[in-house]
Formats: sequence, C-alpha cells, structure tokens
Amino acid sequence: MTGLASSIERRNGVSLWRQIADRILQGIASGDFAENAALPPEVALAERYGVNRHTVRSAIAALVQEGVLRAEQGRGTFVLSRKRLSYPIGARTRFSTGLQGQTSERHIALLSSSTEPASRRVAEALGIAKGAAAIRLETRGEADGHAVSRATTWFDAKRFAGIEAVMAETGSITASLKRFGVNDYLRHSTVLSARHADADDLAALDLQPGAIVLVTVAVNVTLDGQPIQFAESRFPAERVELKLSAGD
Amino acid sequence: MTGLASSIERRNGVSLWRQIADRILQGIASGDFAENAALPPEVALAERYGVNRHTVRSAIAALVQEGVLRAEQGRGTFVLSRKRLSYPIGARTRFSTGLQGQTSERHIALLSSSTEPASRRVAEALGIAKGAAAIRLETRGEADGHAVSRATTWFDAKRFAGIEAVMAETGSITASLKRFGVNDYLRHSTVLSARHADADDLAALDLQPGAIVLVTVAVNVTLDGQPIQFAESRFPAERVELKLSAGD
DNA sequence: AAAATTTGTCTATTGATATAGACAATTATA
DNA sequence: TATAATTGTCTATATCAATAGACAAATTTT
Repeated sequence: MTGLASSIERRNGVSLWRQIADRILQGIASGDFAENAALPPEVALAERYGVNRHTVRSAIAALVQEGVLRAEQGRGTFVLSRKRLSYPIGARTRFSTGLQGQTSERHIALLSSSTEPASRRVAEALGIAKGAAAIRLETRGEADGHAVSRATTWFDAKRFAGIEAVMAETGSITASLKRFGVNDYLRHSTVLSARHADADDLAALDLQPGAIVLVTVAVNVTLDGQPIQFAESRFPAERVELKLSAGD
Repeated sequence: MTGLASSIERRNGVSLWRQIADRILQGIASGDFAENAALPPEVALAERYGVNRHTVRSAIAALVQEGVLRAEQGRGTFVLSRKRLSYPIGARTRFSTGLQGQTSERHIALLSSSTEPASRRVAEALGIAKGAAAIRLETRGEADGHAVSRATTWFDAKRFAGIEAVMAETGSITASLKRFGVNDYLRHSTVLSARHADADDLAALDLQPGAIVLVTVAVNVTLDGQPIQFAESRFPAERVELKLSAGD
C-alpha cells in the first residue's frame, strides 16, 4: 500500500496553493502540525508536497491572511492557537478572575507609569478638574506567556498616589486598589470598538502589521458610584474575543 | 428574485470553470436540470452565472469528461442518466460476463504486478504459509472507457507463476486461470464494506476527492474448494451498485 | 430551402498560477 | 562572532484561466 493520504492534483480547477493551504489546515486539525509550534520550513513543505517553494509561500500567505498562521522572518512560520481567549465584559470585569479556567497563569505587567495633567476626556471620566494631576499606567496583560491585552489606565493622582509602585509589585489592579481602601468596584460603562493595531500595539502584543485590536474604553466606579479608574484596553482580535455578560 | 444560492467567487484558488461545473452538478442533483434532458444553451448558462461562454464550455467539457453530460453539436448538451452499472456478486461472479448487456466493451487493465511474501491475511485466504511467495496484481476494470473497479488480487506464486504476463495479455482473470488449468471456479466468500476513496482510488477510478468506494474482499476457490485467488476490489459508488445474487 | 439555434474551433489578449534562481533580512546556533 | 537556517523580495519565464470576437458545423424550426 502506497499510503499517500491525498495527493496534490493539477489541472482539476483548484489551484495548487489552495490545495496545499487546505492540507496544512487539515494537518493542524489532525494534530500533524501542533498549535503554537513552528510549521516545517518552506523548503521542507515544498518537497513534501512536490511543489515549488513559492507555491508553498502562496498557501502560507493565504493562511496568514486568514489568521491561521503567523510568519516570522528568520524564525519560522507558526501555527496560531485557534481557540481565542474569551474575555468577559460586564459589571464585575476583572482581568485575572475573568480568565480563570482558560489559562494557568496570568498577570498584568507594568510597562511604564507617569503623572500627567488630566486631559478633558480623562478628567470627565474620573470626575476631577481638567489639568489636575492624573496617574497614567501602561500595562500589558499576559496569560500563559502570551500578551492578551495592552491598556492605558488613569487614576486620580490625589487619591491613588503611589499606585504605580503597588501595581508593579502586585501585578493586579484589584489588589492595588485594595491597598487604597477600595475593596470592591463595578464597571460603570464600556465602549467597544475595533481598529488596526498601531505601532505600539504591534510591539506590545507581538502582532504583525495589519492585525486588528478590539478596543474597550471603560470607567470603574466604587459601589457608591464614585469614579476611580479610566482605562482604554486593546485586545488582539486574533487571540481574544470579548464576551458580554449581563448587567453591563 | 435575486436568489443567488452561492455566488461565484474569484481569486480564491478555485477556478471559475470548476465552480460552475460544481453548480451544474448541484443543479442536476436538485432536479433543476432534468436527467436525459437538454441543459440550457451555453450562452444562457454564461449569462446566468455571469461569465464568458468559453468559461461555461470549460465547465461542460469537464463534466463531459466525467461522464455526466454529453454535448451534441447543433442539438444541445444533455444530462446523462446516472444509471449505475449493476455488478452482480455471487457464487459465479466474473467481471466480464457480469456486465454483459450493460456495456458494449469491458476489460481488465493490469496496472502493476509484483511477487511478495504473503501477509498473514493473504496466506490464510490462499491456504499457503505466511511469508510464502504470492503474486500481487493491481488492476483496473473498465467498461465503455470508464473505470468501474480497482482491485488488488493475490495468487499463490508457486501454482500460478507467470500469471501476471498472461493477465496483461488476455485482460481477463477467467481466461488467465484457464491457462493454469482452472476451467471453473466459485466465489467462496465476500465481505462488503464502504469507505472514502483514498488517493490511489481517486486516481485510478477518476474520482473527485470525497467520493465513496464500495469494497469487496473475496476468495475464489476451485470446484473442489481449493482457494486460488484472494482479492480486494474497490467500486466507485457513484457508478456501480453491487447486486447480490443467490448462492453467496 | 432558408433561417434560427446551438455546439465546435480558431485567434488574440489579459491576468493569475506555478516554477526557477538569486540574494536580502532576520533569527537562531555553533 | 561567524555560520547556518529561515522567511522576504525581486526578476524572469511558461502555462493556465478567463474574456472577447468571429466564424464553421450540425441540427432544428420556419
């Protein structure tokens, strides 16, 4: 028995690159090509399927376009995990607890922090005067070593002085707020949009140009309605989906 | 009614003529194009699918090749009845005589042959020692120019030495066996199953990926019960039905 | 018989597909 | 740091796919 699973056919109306793309998809589905691992190099695939390297490249390009693969010059071509993280959005949205059960490890890394005069938008959201001091945190959410969010968060500098240090230490917004006497908080509002990732997102989220990010702009408030946090978060659309839960 | 069930897509790796051929097949299956009746003229089809007449012609040419349509100059293009060949399976199963009356021409083409040590399964079927030399024939049954079966056949190499040459010459198992003194034989057992065609079947039987093959595993014996032939045959389910006759 | 209908053949042009080779750019490894 | 491995880009060429038009060949209709 020869045992060729399904050979490539020519002149049957289906282009070779499409046939090979389909076989790569099959290989991923069957576990032949492991998720999050490198595909065999282009030359090896070309030999395996009996076609030119450029034909394999066309197939890979199509799958990259479809968000199945990611090619990295000099390193290889990688199979993206097809399952997206499902990130719940609702009244009690919290980074860590929201991803519980989906990942084994998760934390928020503090990339940088600064104290700046509040812009009009920030001031309105936090209920402080425009130009008043606000603390700005640039963070990256990570789960199992993969970047899953990139956020810019604002606090009233008067009330939460020094929160950046606590944040760097604890790796958790919820834990940091506790240090300032905020034992519970609710999400007051969330605005959702999507756009192409900018240069900053690309670097922080390890994305390729053209990638899409989901953007949430949210205000968290204390139980009595006092605004304490204003944040814009970016999620890589290819790795994260947002699940809206009841209660807004 | 716009009613475009599935529109034609360009630049997705599947040629227009293949897409249109598939839609015509769909139309036949759904009764949109009646069997034994004329298809709409090429110009009408071209307009219906929004492509050039020559593109429709390519699609029709492919379906003519596949035995689905017949084009007649000046008259039209006709949907052939997809009556299947009825292949009798029974004690006296023979390729040629079994299809008598259904086809005008039929023969068995020898694709390749080899002598190999008998596997356990082959040895048991032929009543020889495991590892003893066995002749393996790879054949294709053809009727009216269409492939109707693909078989792997085993003989005891000691008793039927050189049968591959006779087979290539005569194109008939029955005639070949006669040369070795087997003037009559019976089918002892047949096991029937079905599966998707593998790459080999697809090529040999001129099928499209996903096609189904009927599989028979049979042992033929002499009148006194001595096993002489062991065969696995694959029949394209779309062109052949197996008719079980009395007497097993 | 003439006209209309329908499939068959031919030429021509354009863009997509596939192969081939060379080299650049990036990353990992010895 | 040099070398190897790997993806990215470029040029070139041949074939396939699709469109377009004209006309031939065969059949049916008028």
